[in-house]
Amino acid sequence: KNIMKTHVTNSVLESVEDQLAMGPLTTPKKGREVGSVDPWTPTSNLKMLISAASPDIRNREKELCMDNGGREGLESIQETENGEESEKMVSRKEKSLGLLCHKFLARYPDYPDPSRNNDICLDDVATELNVERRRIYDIMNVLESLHMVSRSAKNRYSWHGRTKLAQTLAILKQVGEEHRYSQQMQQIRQRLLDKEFDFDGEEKENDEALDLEGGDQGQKELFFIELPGVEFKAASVNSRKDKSLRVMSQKFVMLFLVSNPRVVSLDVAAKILIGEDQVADQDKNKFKTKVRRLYDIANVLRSLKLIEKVHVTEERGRKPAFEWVGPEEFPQIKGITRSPLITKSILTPSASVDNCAKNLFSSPRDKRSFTRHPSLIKLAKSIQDDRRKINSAPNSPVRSDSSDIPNKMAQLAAICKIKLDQESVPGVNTTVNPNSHTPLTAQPAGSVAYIPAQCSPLIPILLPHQQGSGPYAVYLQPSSLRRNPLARPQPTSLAVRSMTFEDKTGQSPTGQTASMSQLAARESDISPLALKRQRLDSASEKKRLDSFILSSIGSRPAPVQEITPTSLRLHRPASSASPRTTQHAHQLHSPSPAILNFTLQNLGLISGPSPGSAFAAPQTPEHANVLSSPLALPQRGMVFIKPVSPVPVQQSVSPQPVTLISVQQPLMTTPKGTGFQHSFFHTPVPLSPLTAVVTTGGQPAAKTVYIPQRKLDVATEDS
DNA sequence: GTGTCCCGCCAATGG
DNA sequence: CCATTGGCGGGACAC
Repeated sequence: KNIMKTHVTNSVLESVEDQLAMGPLTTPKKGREVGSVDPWTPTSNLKMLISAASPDIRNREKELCMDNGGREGLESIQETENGEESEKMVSRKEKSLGLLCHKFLARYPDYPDPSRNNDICLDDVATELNVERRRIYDIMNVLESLHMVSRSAKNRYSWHGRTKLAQTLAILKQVGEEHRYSQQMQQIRQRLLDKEFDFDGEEKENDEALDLEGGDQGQKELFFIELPGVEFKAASVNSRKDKSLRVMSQKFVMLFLVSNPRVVSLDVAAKILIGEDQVADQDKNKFKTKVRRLYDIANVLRSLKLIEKVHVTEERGRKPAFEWVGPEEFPQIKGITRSPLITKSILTPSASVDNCAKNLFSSPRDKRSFTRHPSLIKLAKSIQDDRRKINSAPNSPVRSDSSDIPNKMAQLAAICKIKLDQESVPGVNTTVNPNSHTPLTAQPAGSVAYIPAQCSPLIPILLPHQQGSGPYAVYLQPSSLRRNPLARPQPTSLAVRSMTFEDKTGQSPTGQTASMSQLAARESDISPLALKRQRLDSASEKKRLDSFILSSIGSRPAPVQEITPTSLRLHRPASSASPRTTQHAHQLHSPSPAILNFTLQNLGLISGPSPGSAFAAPQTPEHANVLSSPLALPQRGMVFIKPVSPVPVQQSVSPQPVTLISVQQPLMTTPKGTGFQHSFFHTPVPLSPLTAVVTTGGQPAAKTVYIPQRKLDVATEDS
């Protein structure tokens, strides 16, 4: 402290000199100027002076810290972005954890020479960086969570740099998946959204805590993941308290690695992290504290260039979030091949051999550390069971415990995802379902999760933004669970409706409509996909459309009957003048540039309309509820998009046909009569209404189609 | 007003 | 008992 104070004093003096010399440069921010006798204590004056001195300190600091292996030029530090003048950079920012971390990192190479001494002495560092130890701990904790350092002894840490980063991330990702973080985030997002719209504020607390934690959440374990080599050196065996920044940091990272658009908003993250330890008191303070911590973590992750600050814009306005910008590809986790295994090792320290992850702590209330929590055992087991079923008995009915469905579904979904991951990762030996054609399983209750192994790679929509001509279809999966033909071996047997985007000029084919209606009518009998294929494709479509997740999760009677959305032709929002011509010949017209643009926009390739316009006034009474209340819209589920055409996206000149297949989730209320309850989105996505002409049973009518405004959670699993 | 997050008190822990 | 560690949250600062 003394040292610091001394330093400060010097700085102040220097700064004063500077000020005299070059006034404006060191302009403190607002308010009290140097000489002012403000109401504050001398301390505040000191602070102020310090901030005035900051620039100076910074510069000195800058020169002082460097060496580094060259890369990551520290200059790239995100000082103040563009134009910003250093003038503005003062006090607070000067001391930010992020900056401090940067300075710290600059002292060590990303990939240290193992033969050298990579010791880190906290005292030294603190002194040299001129900060309190406390702050160093913050940094060390998150670095430790990524295994970039490890505590070697009392005041000592060993520097590993990024040597083990990839491996660590791979593991974190795995574990994250194990914990169904993705699903959890989903839930929370949805919940937040629901809340926002439904009963603006109020009476949320209880409600939330209740179904948030009560719903599923099989596991609420806290653990710190270690790497085989790096683990528990010395004191690191802090067997207890785990809300530690380290654990939180790992979880935070997991969230990124697990979520699809690799963006995680603070509130969601905080909620998840909270939900894990203390279920009960979901009080506001806790949340606040969590968020504060997350900022700390985020700051160092940011200086590590693993994440970046972004904003998620939703109807409610923007909210802080972070996006993963770190590595996307991870090495296969050696030693560990199957997820359950990991789960096991995490929870069972005794299995020291493949113990790449270990539970260092016990939950707050449950003191017996190193014991697998019952719920986890259950989860792990159930997952394995599911997996087994999935792998072996394709069509065998599963689980009759309907009350457990949501839960299971989530798990199943998770499993499917994992499976998908595995399958899409080249080189991964998948022991799963060799004869990839067999559907994974079919849930009688309507919960179906199917992922054929040979499904063609899902490609994120990257439609060339240009006018083109080419079939453009969107397939939507019906939500009917009832009809889910267990008997049917192929998912294709599930009815799939299609929607054809047409050029507003390409007068629409009632013919098509007819056929589509027909199709819809018989959807339970025929494979629309097949049908579809036969018309649409001949030309290009070779891809197996059948290869997809066609699932409807949801145990209640599907409200599908009333909808017979058959085909619709989208028109430019403006020109709703709908020519109702038909041409049987081209069921699939290429969308006009305008429409295409619009579509692209809605698919998230272009920024969409302002939130305000997202929910325009209802065009027809029947949609009133839908339009006025986003809540009524189908907003969750997964949307997989893949080109129907084999044409490589990059080269394609024409818009790629895309296939949307969704997974409906339970508890969703879908508006009746819209005919679109089949389009669900993985994340609550703002939907934009698009005027379209829908022919239902022969009565063409203007309807509103909802299309996601932002980037969809396109299945990028493999891309 | 909301988002950020510095600062440092003080409780666990370690030795 | 003293030194390390590191939750935690008030409240200042930034935008």
